[in-house]
Amino acid sequence: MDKNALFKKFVAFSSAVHQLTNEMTKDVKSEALTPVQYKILEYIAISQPVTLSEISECMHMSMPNTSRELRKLSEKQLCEKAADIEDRRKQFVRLSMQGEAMMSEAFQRIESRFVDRINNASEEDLKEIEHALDLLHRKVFY
Amino acid sequence: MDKNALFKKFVAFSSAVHQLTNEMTKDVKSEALTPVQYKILEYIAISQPVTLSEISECMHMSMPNTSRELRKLSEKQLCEKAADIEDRRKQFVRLSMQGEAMMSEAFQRIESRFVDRINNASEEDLKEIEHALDLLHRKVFY
DNA sequence: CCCTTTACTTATCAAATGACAAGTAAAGGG
DNA sequence: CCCTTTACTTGTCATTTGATAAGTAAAGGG
Repeated sequence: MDKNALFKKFVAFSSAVHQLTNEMTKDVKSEALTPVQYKILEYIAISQPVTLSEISECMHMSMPNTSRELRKLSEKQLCEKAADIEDRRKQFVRLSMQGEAMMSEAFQRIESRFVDRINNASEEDLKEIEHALDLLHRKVFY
Repeated sequence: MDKNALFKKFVAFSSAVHQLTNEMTKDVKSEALTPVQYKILEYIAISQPVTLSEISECMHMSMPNTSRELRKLSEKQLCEKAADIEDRRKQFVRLSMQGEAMMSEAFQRIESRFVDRINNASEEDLKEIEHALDLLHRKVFY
């Protein structure tokens, strides 16, 4: 198969994913958060509990900057740090109750936009979409 | 079908796409560019010719800021503006020769990472991947 | 115990980005 | 022609983000 053609589809597709997710997450974040802070909360929400190092690596930001942003989020009472019992150098980060509430509200708004978008799809379509999501997640975006 | 479950897959998938594309585009941009400038060039490369307003809308940045970044890119000789003949208020933006060269090098590095990634996929897999990309692009990420 | 490594923190500085006010010049409608 | 709108520019300022140096405290190996 022509891998260059497939690459072009991959690029166009990835670009479409970025545009759509930008669109859908627009205006869902509280005014009190900077973009980076929202991204971090989103990551914590999906992957908690996570360590600072994991956040740092995944967000491509340095440990000092990660530490600073996390301190700000803690000060805003949106997340909590707790030292690992096994290795007390590690800090496990989780959303606080307030953080959970905020993120669950954000996700609900995103979900309703998502549901609007697939509303006109048939049951058949939905099956295909689910299958395609699974397949690409396994074979390309793992 | 359970749309909430589908939404969760959508979130996990989108997050995986973001992580992978971050990973693959890491270190491909020239030192001389800021992240935003690289993103703009990428967008121009894929969609040229584009107007300033289109860039502004798609990148979610204000016209003044878009104008400023575009001036910087022009000064770096990476893109060129030309007034529309029909409507001389509009500026069509394209990559310059240097800009094309830079972006084509960047895309080649991304492509080789992409090819590495799908190298172990069978001909059958590739067909499925292509089909899934097309399907999701049409039905979800349009 | 000491030494090194790991995980994270604090402080500081420069650069990038975002937001806004005020402008120009062309288009288009009455 | 005038007035309004559109597309873009210029200038300025505050905030966010990135980068780096220098720390602390726990873990772990010899």
